[in-house]
Amino acid sequence: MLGLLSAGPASGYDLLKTFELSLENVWPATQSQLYAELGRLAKEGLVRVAAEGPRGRKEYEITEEGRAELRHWLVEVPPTLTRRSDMLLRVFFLDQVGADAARGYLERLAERAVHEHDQLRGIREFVISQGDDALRLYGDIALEWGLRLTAAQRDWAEWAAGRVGALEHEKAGQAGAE
Amino acid sequence: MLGLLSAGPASGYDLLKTFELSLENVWPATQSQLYAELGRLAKEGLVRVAAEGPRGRKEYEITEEGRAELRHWLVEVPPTLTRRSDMLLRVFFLDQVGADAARGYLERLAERAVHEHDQLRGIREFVISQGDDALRLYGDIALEWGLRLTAAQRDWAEWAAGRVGALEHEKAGQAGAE
DNA sequence: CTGAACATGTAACACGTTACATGATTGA
DNA sequence: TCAATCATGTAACGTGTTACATGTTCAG
Repeated sequence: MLGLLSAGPASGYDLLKTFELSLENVWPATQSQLYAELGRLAKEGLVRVAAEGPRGRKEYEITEEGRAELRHWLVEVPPTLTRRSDMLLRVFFLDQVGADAARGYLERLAERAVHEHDQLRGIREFVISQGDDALRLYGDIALEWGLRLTAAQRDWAEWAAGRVGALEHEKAGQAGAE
Repeated sequence: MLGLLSAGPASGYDLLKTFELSLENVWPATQSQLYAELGRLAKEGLVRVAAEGPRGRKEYEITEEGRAELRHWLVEVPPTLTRRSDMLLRVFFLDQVGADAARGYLERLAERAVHEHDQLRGIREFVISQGDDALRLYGDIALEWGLRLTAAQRDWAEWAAGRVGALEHEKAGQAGAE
């Protein structure tokens, strides 16, 4: 939220739309959370109500303290390593469902990755055509990560499905020979 | 937990050690959570106390219902897409700290990825030498994902740092020409 | 005049974390 | 005997989600 407000004042409702539209893929947030958090940030002096509009609209702006906190978080607080992937957790126990179903699971992962990749390509087309320089640069860098991640996932899932398939045939061959 | 118990009976303490050692990178869990969850699973009939040992040790085993639930989760419940990456979120607001600090951030990401990659390579050395066939296959597939992910992150972060650096020089050149 | 969009807020619930709290075995 | 390890459990707290609850403005 400090990041979004650093680009200019906005209401809780505005921020909500931004989260839903552009930030949804990296940091989903709900309406309740947003309003509650705005209250907290205001109490801490990191944001302030700059103007009030119709329908009870409150336009928030970031304060100097808020900007300092944002900069601090950006470069000094170490990013957390992305742990906890249920997609990967399942892989550990895939022997419980047999090679055939396991291969199916991995193939579906590959398909999903292709689908996500295509969606991101669509978004990039759209983003390239607008926005200011800084946002275009960093937005594009983030998008590129999405593209590389989904491509890697597709490749890996296909490779893994192949390995499971090879084991499947090996076993079948042995069974036939016995 | 059902997955771990599907390989054989274990106590809460045993499971805790497994989470700390091998599952830590895909699904960290705390001691409190484990014991609470074992109680819940037992109440639902997905696990049962198979034996009691010294020091109040309770050995749990998975029930048929538990096994069915595990298989159901493995192949029928769609994996959640890994959202919410604060590492990527920061990228969106990197223009707030200037090109120089932004480049530093991305370079640190690259270094971190290299470090993680090396660690995983070490783990693979260790894992290859032991374990049964099924666990070796799927454990290795999971490890391979970690290797590909960290490699992709290194490449991306270096590429991104390069792009930011290029912008930096361009701006400097313009400033010098004015 | 009416429905969509704008706009904000609270309450109940679930889950995860940290800290608290206790006790039994066993090997050196 | 004493420290490490084994072993289990509860309580307080923070954060996020879903659902509830309400009211305003504006375009057609």
